[in-house]
Amino acid sequence: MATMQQVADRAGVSIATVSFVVNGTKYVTPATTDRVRAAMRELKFRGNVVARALASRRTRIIALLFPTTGNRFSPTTSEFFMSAAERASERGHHLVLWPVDPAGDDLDDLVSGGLVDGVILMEVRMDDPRVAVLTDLEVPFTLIGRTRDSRGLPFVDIDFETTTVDSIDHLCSLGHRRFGIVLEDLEGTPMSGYAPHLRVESTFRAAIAERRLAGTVVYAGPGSEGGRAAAEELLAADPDVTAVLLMKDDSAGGLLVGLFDAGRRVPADVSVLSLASSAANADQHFPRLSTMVAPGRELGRRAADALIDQLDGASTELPHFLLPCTLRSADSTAPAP
Amino acid sequence: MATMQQVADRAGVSIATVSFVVNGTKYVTPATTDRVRAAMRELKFRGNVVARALASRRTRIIALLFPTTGNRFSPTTSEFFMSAAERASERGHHLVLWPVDPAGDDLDDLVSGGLVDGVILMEVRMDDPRVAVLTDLEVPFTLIGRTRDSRGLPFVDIDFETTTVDSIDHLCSLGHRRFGIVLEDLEGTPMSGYAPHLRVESTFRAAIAERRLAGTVVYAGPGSEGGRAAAEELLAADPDVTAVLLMKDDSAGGLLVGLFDAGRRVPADVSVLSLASSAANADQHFPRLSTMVAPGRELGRRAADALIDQLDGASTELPHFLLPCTLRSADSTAPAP
DNA sequence: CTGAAAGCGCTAACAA
DNA sequence: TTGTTAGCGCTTTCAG
Repeated sequence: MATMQQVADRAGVSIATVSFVVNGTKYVTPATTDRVRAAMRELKFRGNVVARALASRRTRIIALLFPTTGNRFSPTTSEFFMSAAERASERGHHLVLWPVDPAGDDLDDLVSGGLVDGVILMEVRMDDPRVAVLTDLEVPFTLIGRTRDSRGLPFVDIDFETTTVDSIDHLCSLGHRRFGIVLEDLEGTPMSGYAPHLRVESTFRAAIAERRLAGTVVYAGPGSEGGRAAAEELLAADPDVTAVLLMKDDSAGGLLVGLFDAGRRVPADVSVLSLASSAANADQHFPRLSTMVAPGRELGRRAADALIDQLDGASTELPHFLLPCTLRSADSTAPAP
Repeated sequence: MATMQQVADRAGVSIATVSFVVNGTKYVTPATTDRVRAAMRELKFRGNVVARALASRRTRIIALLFPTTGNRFSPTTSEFFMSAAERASERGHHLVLWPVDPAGDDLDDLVSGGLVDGVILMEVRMDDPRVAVLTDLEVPFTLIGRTRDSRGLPFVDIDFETTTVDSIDHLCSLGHRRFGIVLEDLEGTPMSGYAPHLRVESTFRAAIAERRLAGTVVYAGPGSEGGRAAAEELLAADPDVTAVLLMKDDSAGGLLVGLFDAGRRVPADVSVLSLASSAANADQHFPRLSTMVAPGRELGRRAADALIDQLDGASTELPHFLLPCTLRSADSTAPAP
């Protein structure tokens, strides 16, 4: 609990000098520097983050906003978080996960008074109200995800369009012509308008039409039950379907069982490919689920970099970073890169 | 960005008066209150959290410490987080998830300078180094979990002992006499000494011995593969095993497949009971996995309450709150209470 | 190269 | 009931 003044007294210098050595703000002779350092050590000086923040208008804390409601904490989400935190720490910042109302209502008292230097948004919806709030709060921010039109916004995101097309093309090259896709219906929930699902769905429809393939879209309810029902619905709509894309981790097990019960072998009769999921998730199934693995860690890192660059004024242009998922087949044992 | 002084000027009162109406610290006549409120509205006054913190030595922020390494973010973890955050918010505090080194090394610069009023620890190990650090940092804290001896510490935790005994007794009452348990081996990882696994294991061994039952302990590797291997190992050690406890969510699918492949039907031949897991997790399997559901939300709430009581000085005695998991059978459709 | 001093925006005695 | 004012602990000109 030692204050800077106490350190100054002990070292026989002024408080300003202590501040200079603590922050490296100005040159101080090695001799005095040593005296100050010694005093700091003896007094176990830690520095008061709050006082520093008030005086300097910087806390070196950045907040990763997590919607308080209607949300799962998927492995990919947790990769974002961990990897962004790691990167922020490397660059001398703290990253905390901050639960906020998805509407962005309680966002102002977080940001006002400069408790955090900047903000990263995740779980972004097509028309996310939080970006407007942050914009007129004039706090620097970056998205993990994209709104409907994010040309003017700094973002990093999974390239869902490429991922979806790649998935279809990959399966096509294996000879598949009749596709299905299992999605989650978020309509009416707080996460309605969640961008990833909408992007995957529209890309799927467009790509299927363009290639003149068969494509059935079904929406699954929660959990394994939802997956089973989806399998039934899918097979009812197209009994000859051979390739199924899945954008709903918690229904994977049920989907597999549903297909099995309907006499389809996976992958002999039907191929299942999980989209934008994680390796850990894929490994929970047996045999392992083929997966387009989301580049969670890379994106977390990039998001932290983008925001911190912005804070440092180091960046001149808006970061617009898109990365597709990478295929990890059930039969390959190589870890995702 | 309006300051309190500006509001005071606009309302024709002193800054103290504004402070009083903002904080409700003192009685102010309705008339002046209204004038102040109006001024605040017109100037979009938000209040500077940092300045307030410096002056009052309270930030009303509490940190939930999450180990940066070797950690999954399980559904139960996420229930802790969400529900603690919710409760904190109800009581006028913010709860943020703060990633820190499991050794507690970077903990001081978080806490020093009063950036956070208090701290909740999760993922507690038997001899968690973080409690020593927090203790001599003199910051109020509460555990979700318990160290080896936590009589002197405020904590809330799952009652793993009761949960384990209840599980065995339940299965006994169904006629089972030959048990197995699948655990994770954390030895050598950063989470070595993780309390839940150790408590469950020792309680299992003791209860089995006491009841003169057969009990085989196996440690599973990661994911589905680990579960399959565990099934094989278990059946090799005791081919007549009929009841399996599972303390490792990510291997559940593999375990089921492993049992199936070895000719055991679940639940006809072998009962599987997942310990301290979540309903959502159980629902990912088909048929749904019988589960001792962890009281995640309740514990999160309690932890927040315990800490905030401590901060408010409202509490006189150490909170020691233990709650067992509750059984949710595969065949019941009633949600866990 | 180091020190003096004026804030940063707000809280909380103490006065009036 | 409201105002005055002295800090909270640190940063940052500006002098010396």
